[in-house]
Amino acid sequence: MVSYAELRETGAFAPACSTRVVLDHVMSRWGVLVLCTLSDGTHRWGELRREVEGISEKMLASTLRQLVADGIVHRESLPTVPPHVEYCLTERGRDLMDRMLPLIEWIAVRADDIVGVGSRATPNAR
Amino acid sequence: MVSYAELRETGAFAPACSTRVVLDHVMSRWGVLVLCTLSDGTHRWGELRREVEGISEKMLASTLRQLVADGIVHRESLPTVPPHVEYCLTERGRDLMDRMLPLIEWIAVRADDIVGVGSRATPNAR
DNA sequence: CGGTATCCGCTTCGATACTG
DNA sequence: CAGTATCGAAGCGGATACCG
Repeated sequence: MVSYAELRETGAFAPACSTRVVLDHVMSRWGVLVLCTLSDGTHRWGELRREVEGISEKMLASTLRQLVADGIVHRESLPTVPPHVEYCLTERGRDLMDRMLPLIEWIAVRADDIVGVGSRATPNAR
Repeated sequence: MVSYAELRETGAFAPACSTRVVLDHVMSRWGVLVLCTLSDGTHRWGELRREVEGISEKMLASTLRQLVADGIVHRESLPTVPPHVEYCLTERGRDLMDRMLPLIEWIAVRADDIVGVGSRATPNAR
């Protein structure tokens, strides 16, 4: 069994360590949204661009490149004309999303209450 | 039961929605690290500054202000001289961290493998 | 001790145009 | 269709100084 406290002892959260690097990739503004979309299954570039509302081509490209390099997302380029490229989670990516989705869903369900706390919202959930 | 797909249908991830706002607060570079530290229990300002290695006073201040406003962190200012201020998770915050810690631990354990996948990394810090 | 205020560099990001 | 290249604007974040 591994706890946060134990990991911290070993320096797993030091300033330039790999944990922080992965955290930055995976918990980034767009990284989270792309990963959530891919947790539904395989998607093409154009689908991702449409489904992750607001993302620019530049950010989609760099986010995907990062996640592919990290072995979290798999890129499959079919040799057709016109090009056809698909993205899906690797097994590691599915493992990751098994842990992330409960968190995302918890946040999504309570988000309205949370941002409303300081501004008079509906009474508290929970 | 709530799934990501269902939430998405309802617009829970639209461009300027509260879900994205909370996501940005909670999954931010420093937000994650501050929350992990507070998951150990109550900490003073100075302790947080030391334990979250690399954070500046400005970022610690703004991160804490954000999390307090979101009702995730509780701030307790003792009326002593010199001042003594403590931060801890609220019940909502503990709920959140119950979901986030498994994710963080998964990442921390595998981080070295992940960043090494594409680049054959330099040996680990620590 | 526990912050806030100000300045400012430097990365990040988005928009647009272009390419295989 | 699936990207890359370039550029300008925005804001993140650090350093410093100062206040309650």
